[in-house]
Amino acid sequence: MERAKYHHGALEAALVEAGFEVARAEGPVALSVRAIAAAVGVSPAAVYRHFDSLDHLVAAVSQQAREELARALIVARARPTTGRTKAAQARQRMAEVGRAYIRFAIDEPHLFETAFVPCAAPPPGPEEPSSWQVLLDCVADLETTGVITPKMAADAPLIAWAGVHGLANILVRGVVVEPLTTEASIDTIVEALLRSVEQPSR
Amino acid sequence: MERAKYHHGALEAALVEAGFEVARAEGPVALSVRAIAAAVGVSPAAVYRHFDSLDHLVAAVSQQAREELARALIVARARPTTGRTKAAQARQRMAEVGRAYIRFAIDEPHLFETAFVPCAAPPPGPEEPSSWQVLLDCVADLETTGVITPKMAADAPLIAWAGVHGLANILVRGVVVEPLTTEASIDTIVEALLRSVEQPSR
DNA sequence: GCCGAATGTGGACATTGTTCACATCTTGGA
DNA sequence: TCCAAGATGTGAACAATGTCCACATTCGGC
Repeated sequence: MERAKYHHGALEAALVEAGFEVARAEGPVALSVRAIAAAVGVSPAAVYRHFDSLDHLVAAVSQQAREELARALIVARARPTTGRTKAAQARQRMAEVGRAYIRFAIDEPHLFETAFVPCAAPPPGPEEPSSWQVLLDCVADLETTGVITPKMAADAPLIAWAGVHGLANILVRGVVVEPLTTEASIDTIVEALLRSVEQPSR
Repeated sequence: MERAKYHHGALEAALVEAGFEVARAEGPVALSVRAIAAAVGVSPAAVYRHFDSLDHLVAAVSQQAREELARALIVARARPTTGRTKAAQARQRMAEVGRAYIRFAIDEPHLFETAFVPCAAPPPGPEEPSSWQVLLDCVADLETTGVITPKMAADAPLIAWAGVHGLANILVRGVVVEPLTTEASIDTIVEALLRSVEQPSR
């Protein structure tokens, strides 16, 4: 596979891809210039032709992880609904996205950690599939179907994200007790958070 | 200050204290055996008389940061309330604790990051002031004053923590837009999260 | 006063991120 | 066609890091 010694344009993507697999298997702590370079079959110094520093490479891998998460949310949102009314369907999709967020954190804890790893370097490019955008779309649906008022819709995305993101973080770390991995208990939390978005603001 | 070259029993605490200050000023990434040892005026190797590895020292510093956060929550909970009924007071205290959590993350972002930094080593001792315990106490108050039912009280701590923890995380990282640092907008979110705890589960 | 245990030191080693001079490949124009 | 210039990859180095070792120093109890 590594017959072609000179990639000429493809190395950058190959490095991010290799880093992604390392991160998925061992977490962002395992991301090192030498490990990633070796995985691609290239000298460590070659990395610096494409990335200013390890941090920039990590930022690219992190962005890839964030996009993977966004793809999972998009799939969840596109899932067929059973609700009779448009409003019920919008609500159901919102819950489905929330569950997918949590499930991603549980199924791919290393990728989830990688997605939000602190790195000084700015993300290399525009986020293609964006979790935030999926959330905004869900909230827009809730608004147009009348589940929430425009006023509530203003705060809804942040409230919703804070809830699922916080829960996902808690689950990924071993903080607190962890009798949480069952589908039922996840549902309970997601439902509660969804209700917090729907409640009138006074 | 570093006249006494042999600490004899006090070095362990001194190392954690120095690490705590480093973490507060520059974040957990800046925690290194050599930096902390130098801050105390001691050889790097001396650290290994008291900690098995850097990770164990980081775990101790992280625990200290968590306890600092817990202390801030306890102070917030003890603040005098203006509510007329016991129920209103319990609700007010809960909101105050939530705001304190967010404010800690904003005021001391490096300490907040340190508090939840991933480290393989187990925390060295029992958590003395515990954020989780403060939260449990708040929820217990909500329950005894009749704000929430025992059934809701079961899920309430996790829901509440997920909300504030997620919001704090989002604020500490630069994720999303950040027009959130105003007191008013924080109040809005905390109120919404508090409502999610209070809502009947069906 | 002295001995053993606890504590601190200097120096070493492997590994890491990073750089630099040099080698090799690709490509566009004479 | 070929060749020069830019893009890409290499090997060897450097500084900094975590960690360990043999040895020195200090303390507490006899």
